[in-house]
Amino acid sequence: MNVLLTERVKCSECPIRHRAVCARCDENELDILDQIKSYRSFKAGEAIQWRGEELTHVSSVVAGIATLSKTLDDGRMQMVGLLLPSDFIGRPGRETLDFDVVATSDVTLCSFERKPFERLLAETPHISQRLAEMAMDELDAARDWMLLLGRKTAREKLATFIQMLVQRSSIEGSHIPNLTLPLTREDIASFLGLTLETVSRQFTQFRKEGILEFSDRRNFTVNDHAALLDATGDDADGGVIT
Amino acid sequence: MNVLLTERVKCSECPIRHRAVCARCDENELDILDQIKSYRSFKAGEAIQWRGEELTHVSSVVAGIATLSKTLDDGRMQMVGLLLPSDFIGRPGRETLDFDVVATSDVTLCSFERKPFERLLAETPHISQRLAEMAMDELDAARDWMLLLGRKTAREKLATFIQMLVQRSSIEGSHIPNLTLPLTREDIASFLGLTLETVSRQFTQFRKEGILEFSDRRNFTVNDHAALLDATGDDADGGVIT
DNA sequence: CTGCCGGTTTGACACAGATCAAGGTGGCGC
DNA sequence: GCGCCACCTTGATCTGTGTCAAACCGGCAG
Repeated sequence: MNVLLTERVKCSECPIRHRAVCARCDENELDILDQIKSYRSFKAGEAIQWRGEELTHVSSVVAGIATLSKTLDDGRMQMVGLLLPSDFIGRPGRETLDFDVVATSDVTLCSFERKPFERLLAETPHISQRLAEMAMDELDAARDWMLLLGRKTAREKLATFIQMLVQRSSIEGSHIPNLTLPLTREDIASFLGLTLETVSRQFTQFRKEGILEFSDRRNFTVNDHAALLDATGDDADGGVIT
Repeated sequence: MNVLLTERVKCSECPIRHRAVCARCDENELDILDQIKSYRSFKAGEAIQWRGEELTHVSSVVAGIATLSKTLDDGRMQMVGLLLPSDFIGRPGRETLDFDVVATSDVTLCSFERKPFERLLAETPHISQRLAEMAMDELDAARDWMLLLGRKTAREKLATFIQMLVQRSSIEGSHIPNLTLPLTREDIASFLGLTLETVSRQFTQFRKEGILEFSDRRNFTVNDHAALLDATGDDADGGVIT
């Protein structure tokens, strides 16, 4: 097995304590989780779970990035989910998943055996409520993503993706406009429903227009945030009629 | 207001009793719901809820079809949800929705005021559990839809859509291969991320190939189901290696 | 019966993005 | 330090689908 064990962290000191599926749990409930959890680690590029494979565990991502993706017969691939720390993997009540889960960076999971977790879920409204909330958040994100996939141009798709990175980093840290791409060009293409060549060309275009400035292939800054926002195709603002 | 009142039906006799958000409720819980519910009706084409508008009610679709859709600045539109009887509208904990909800046929809703419903939700695990399950079902559907939008050709998109209709009708009734399109060409295009012209051309193509046979613009039969399945681009079967 | 109108079909053409192909770049093992 | 390999860039060309335009069909109001 490709499973490495990682040092145990108490739930109360866990970095994802307040955003994961356990976010609403009280001390007693955390104690129960603490007893049945285990950590699993995966190297960048490793599969965490294949489509159709029996789902023995459900997990929260503690650290790293994983992707959910679907593949057509002839190899065409579409990413359908991007998992960041605190996101949940697995569906209580189902024996399998209908997509592949792959570690994009090194990943650490906080895992529970599926059956005991399902029992706990039935008895612990704090967990099922949080799970419902997380599913609805993901559904909202999926609907934005559907608009992007169905109607946006390559330029708009990439601008939207970068804007997403900007927003996420400005939540976490201060307003440092220095960003790192968490995915390869190929993964970005899979995310956006494009080819890697088109992604590369659009990056070049943004660079030529002075909107982005790259220090190397993975790191860049946003020089013209207004232009970036404009390129996303989304409603620019909240009500200024021109 | 465009709200018509409809004759009251007891929850225990409700046609969507076993699939809607109330599916897991016991008699006592149904009594509570019965007291706070009201029916609202909308004519085909009417808006049920605009994006950003204050969400006063959450509802279950009792009868009819409604769509969820998102629009870009310049008018490009993408359907992001198709609501059939038993589906739920509204998000507990949010004051607004981020998409438009429109009645495609005449629609009857079973509605609850949002605030009281949220209180009930916090106290009634049977409701929150069912809501979570429904959100996760929708998420699964959204992920299939993302694969379609991002990677499938126009032909595959339309074949997949028709196959969806076939499956749904064969669940409900017997194996009658006589189907009715629940949407206009324009709505189908919005569903599939295409233009209405392309949808029309693909229908014509299927007709010319003898896969579909139309009695009029809205009604048809599937003459060659194997060819239809083949055209979806999905995994044809469960493991036969050729 | 006639004319209108929403929904649909069909055609001609344009173009965004896919595909195919050829390098370029940088990090890492030896 | 050399060479390999994964990742990325750029160019040339092709093609599926969008766009624009015209006409068709069927139902319904008058």
